[in-house]
Amino acid sequence: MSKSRRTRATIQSAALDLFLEEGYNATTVERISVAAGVSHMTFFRYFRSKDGVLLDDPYDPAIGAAVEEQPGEMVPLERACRGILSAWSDVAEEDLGDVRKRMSIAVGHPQLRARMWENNLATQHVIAEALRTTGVARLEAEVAAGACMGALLVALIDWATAGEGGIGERIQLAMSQLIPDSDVSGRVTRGIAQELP
Amino acid sequence: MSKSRRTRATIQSAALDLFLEEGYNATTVERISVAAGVSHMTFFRYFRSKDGVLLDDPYDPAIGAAVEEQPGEMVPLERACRGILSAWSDVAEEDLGDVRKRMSIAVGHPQLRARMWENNLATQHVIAEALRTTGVARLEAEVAAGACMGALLVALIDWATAGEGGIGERIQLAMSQLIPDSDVSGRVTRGIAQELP
DNA sequence: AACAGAGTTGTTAGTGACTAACATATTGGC
DNA sequence: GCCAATATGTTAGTCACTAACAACTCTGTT
Repeated sequence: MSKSRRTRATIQSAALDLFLEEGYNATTVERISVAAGVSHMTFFRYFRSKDGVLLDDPYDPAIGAAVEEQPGEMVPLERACRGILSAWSDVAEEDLGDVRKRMSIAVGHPQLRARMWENNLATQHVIAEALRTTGVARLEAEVAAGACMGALLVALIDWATAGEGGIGERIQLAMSQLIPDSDVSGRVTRGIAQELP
Repeated sequence: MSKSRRTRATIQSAALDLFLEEGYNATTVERISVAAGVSHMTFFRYFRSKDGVLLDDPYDPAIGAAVEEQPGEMVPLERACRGILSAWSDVAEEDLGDVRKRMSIAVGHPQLRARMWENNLATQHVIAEALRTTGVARLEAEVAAGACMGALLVALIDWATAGEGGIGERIQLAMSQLIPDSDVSGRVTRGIAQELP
């Protein structure tokens, strides 16, 4: 039970190293497998695909819960935005090194960016479901969720690309554009952001 | 010069037929090529990839122009939304049969959905560039564009999935959620939509 | 009609992602 | 130490996609 976790971690870390050293395309699955001391079959038993080793995240239900916690009087778009803000404010900025490293590899490759979005689709649906608990129609909920995720992805990609700045401020900037009349500050990444346009 | 266009069309239509008859995954490039009377090399000379034959659209600068036409006093998000609305109101509902057919194939396959989004990235950047002409910062512009495209994609996918209803109403519904205080009706798909929530 | 050169297509042989089937280790509980 | 589950390897294959080069087919010119 625990060996499998170890193997998985070994493969993933070997993959990350190789991607950074030699580039994503130049790194074959075979090479990763050898570096990790396994066969390519083992690789595919742990990861659905080559890009999966870089981008597949374990599903996290936190965002859905965070959206549901937002007051129901808010318009769906605002609920979704504030939910996202609240969820991201709970992750410590230090734990994000790995996420950032992986995203910075992905942004340079269109296929990987696309794959990133595919992953976020799941999150989008979770958000939409959370919105529907207050009686919002399906399409409306999906639209609100889709807009938020579109904006969020831009913020995340910008953060991964640029060498400087925190993620909290970017998300705050993004979300505040979708609910411009509201005061959004003070809720995210404790201590970082105060005032925004 | 014109033979190549004919060949291209032949391949694409053969591909569409086969995708519909036997499914996307079950249809090999080899099979498409044979059906079109060419070799697989010719296929790849006309289309970058198997999914390209389904999803690669010729670049259309109309949306960028439509966004730039929107009054500069509007907040970026509203400019983008109205630009999108205006651009889509110019395409006749009858010309959309093919788009819909292709999208309805794509929605069933995660990889193809992702590829669709990849295509839309180009549009997103065009919109962002258009927004920047009034002095909006890069990140702000990208966020606004990203949010709109996120919402738009949901509308398009819903339209392609559902058997009924027009595309105009859906886009209007989507965009009006991003600029809820404004009157958005009467601008899109002449004659279809009047009042919306 | 014959020709030249540009544009288009085919052949072949290869790489790399990914899968199925089956054989073999390895592990953890008894 | 033994047994059943779990983890891994081998092999052989399919399919998307590419490089290199050969062959073909138009078009206009003489």
